[in-house]
Amino acid sequence: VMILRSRFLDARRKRRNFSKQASEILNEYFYSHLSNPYPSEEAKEELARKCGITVSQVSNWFGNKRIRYKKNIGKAQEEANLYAAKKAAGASPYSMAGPPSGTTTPM
Amino acid sequence: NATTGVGTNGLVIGNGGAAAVVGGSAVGASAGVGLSNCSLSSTNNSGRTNFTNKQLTELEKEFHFNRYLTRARRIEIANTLQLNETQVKIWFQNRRMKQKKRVKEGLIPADIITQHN
DNA sequence: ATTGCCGATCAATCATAGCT
DNA sequence: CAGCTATGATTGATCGGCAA
Repeated sequence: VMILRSRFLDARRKRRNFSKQASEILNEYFYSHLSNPYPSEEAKEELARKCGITVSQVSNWFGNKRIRYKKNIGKAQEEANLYAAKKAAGASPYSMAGPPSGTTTPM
Repeated sequence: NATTGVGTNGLVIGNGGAAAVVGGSAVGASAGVGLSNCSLSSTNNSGRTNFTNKQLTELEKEFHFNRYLTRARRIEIANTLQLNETQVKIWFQNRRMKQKKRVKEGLIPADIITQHN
């Protein structure tokens, strides 16, 4: 912790939350690809462009999202699921990656 | 679906939570670590090793000297820093990836010597 | 067959942003 | 303003694939 605020140099951690729209795009992709939430390099680049962030940030986002999604299954996560179901209806060009149904609990 | 199995879906749910065998120099955990200049590293409850500043400083220094290690050099460093050869090897791999990432992001490639491609 | 590296990911943690 | 949660970033270590 105090192990020397050498992290002092990691001032880059002065993060700024992504825009509401960016989060919208990322979540939309994530939930519409729950069966395989691992965007390809190309997909990441496209998401990065649309969100106005870097590819690394897209990777970080998915990394955090996947882990945090797992640590919740059963909570508001399912609620956030209807997020995609609703959105995917007519707003995104993303393929529904048709996860039949039980997409809420990838066990 | 067994331990660490990947279901039909993408996310790996179960986790065979095996304990990592960090042979090197596991030292009594954090506790009253009020200082920042320990000589030995400590391992987390989860097995993740917490390198000390000294170790990181040395590794960093070595990295700038050479981005890649020779077996001999690796052994020497591992010995000096009280770490496994594997830990040193892994640190260098991760460090190289970090460097690559920085260059990619257009940020400080730092040293430019022996920088091919 | 063995070993190192790469690229991607995991998993835990750090530090701050931001809401209550 | 304090306190707590949400979230982006960092990093030691793992996994599959590939090359020497």
